[in-house]
Amino acid sequence: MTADRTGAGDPARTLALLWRHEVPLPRRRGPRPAFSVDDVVTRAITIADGEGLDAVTMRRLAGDLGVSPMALYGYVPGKAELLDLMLDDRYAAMPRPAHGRAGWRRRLRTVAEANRDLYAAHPWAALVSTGRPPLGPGLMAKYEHELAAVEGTGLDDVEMDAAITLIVSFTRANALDAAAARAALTAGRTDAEWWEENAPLLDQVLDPARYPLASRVGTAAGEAHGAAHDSAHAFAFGLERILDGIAALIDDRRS
Amino acid sequence: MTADRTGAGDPARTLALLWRHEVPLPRRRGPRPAFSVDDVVTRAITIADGEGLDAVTMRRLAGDLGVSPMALYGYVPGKAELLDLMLDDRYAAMPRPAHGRAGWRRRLRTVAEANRDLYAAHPWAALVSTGRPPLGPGLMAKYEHELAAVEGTGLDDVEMDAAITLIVSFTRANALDAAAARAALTAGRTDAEWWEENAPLLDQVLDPARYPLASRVGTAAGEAHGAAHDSAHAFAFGLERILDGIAALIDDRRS
DNA sequence: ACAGAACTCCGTACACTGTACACCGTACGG
DNA sequence: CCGTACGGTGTACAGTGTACGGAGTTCTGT
Repeated sequence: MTADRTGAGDPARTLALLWRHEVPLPRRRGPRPAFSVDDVVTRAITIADGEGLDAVTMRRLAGDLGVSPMALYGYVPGKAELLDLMLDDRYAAMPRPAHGRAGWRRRLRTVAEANRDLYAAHPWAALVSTGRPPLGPGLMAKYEHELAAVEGTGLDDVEMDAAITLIVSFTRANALDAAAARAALTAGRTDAEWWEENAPLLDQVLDPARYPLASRVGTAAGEAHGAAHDSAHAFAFGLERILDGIAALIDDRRS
Repeated sequence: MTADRTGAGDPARTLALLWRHEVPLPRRRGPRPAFSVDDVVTRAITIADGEGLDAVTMRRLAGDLGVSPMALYGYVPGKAELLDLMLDDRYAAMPRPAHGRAGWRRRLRTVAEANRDLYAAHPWAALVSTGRPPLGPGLMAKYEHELAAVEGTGLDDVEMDAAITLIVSFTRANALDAAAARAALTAGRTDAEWWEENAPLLDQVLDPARYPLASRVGTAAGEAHGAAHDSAHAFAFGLERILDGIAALIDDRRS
């Protein structure tokens, strides 16, 4: 479910669509459209927020808008482009508080948490593929704001980009894991039920003599988190390590 | 395209399937099966390796095996389980060289590179969803071997698990980015063509006065890598930062 | 004012997907 | 030797994204 390909139609059309607020399309002939591209996008987001990305189908979306499925193709070149528009819309809506006098570490933590919150509010956002990301106003504003967090740290431009990419990519990966785990829970039994149900075979097969470390560490981690995987803990742990790693780089550049 | 849900059928059946080599199924009546579960799995892997995960459909796989689509359901409960089996098979085949006397940093780097190589050889592996991962012999052996890389560093069990999870999750995220970027390239024009084609609108809209940092850093990074995103560089950079971050933690535990 | 072009929207249809169901023939256990 | 469990098949269904042709509406050029 990770995703969908983008770039079906004319890429210029997609770009124009992304920047539709800054560069409005010229007046057109024919009947007035029943609604706007924004209506389509926000409706799709509402569906995705409430029922997951799988619920966003062209038929369903058209139905919600009171229109036939094919009518959507007058607003949007295809589904992939719609997903890009949805994502850029949410990027645009992210908070971008002034960094003020906070140090780079606090700034970067804030950036990571803003991304985490985005995925918490819109889990589908982590699932939208971003090879050749949607170069819209939302992404630009987000990138600009995030770069400001490491401006003036002594990192060069390439390192600044790499650092931000690392933080953002880590956060998305964490959100993907969390979404997958949640989906597995919803679909099947609860975590505890699952382990109990499969205990007979697992006991037979997960021989502690054969997998000593995995047994010891796995049970320790499971007991500490109350579940096999705790993505909130993984986020906190990973972010702290990454920040420490960036700190080492910054110290190196300054010495 | 990230993924597919798992756990359609009886979870015990899936587990038994994963461990089919250690706990063989009892002899059965009726006609001899035309092939084995392994045949199905390796055939599916061949298709995925050569033509991508999308090419792995039940009909296509059945065709390659010379059998009707529904026949597969005698070997495997459903497609989601098939994907789990494919993934665990590749996990099982990963190299697990003895860590020897190498320090933890070299060990962890080796672990990360082994994961990177897995995804390089089988890009589809990054796309298979792993919420509630396939608890098969491949994953267990992989986890056991990877934990050994941080054994004896002074980290406690929970930290060991978190450190390995961070490395593995980072590497998978990097592979996902790389796969998405590659798909975008294959599907559309090349990167340079794309930028040229969209230059008119981009020039109009990517105002350096409005996005000063993004413009400066973005072009610097683009020129340094020869492309908008270079996942090999992102891997090297991210891994180094994460290792430095783990080093800080280990130093802290030892003092 | 009017012809034609440009546009929105609809119904139908196609090629796919995973898989449920009923059925047929085979080969083993009693 | 027979009943039965099992492997494999064909058909069918509910979905998906979207291509195509047509009908109706509104603006533009004359």
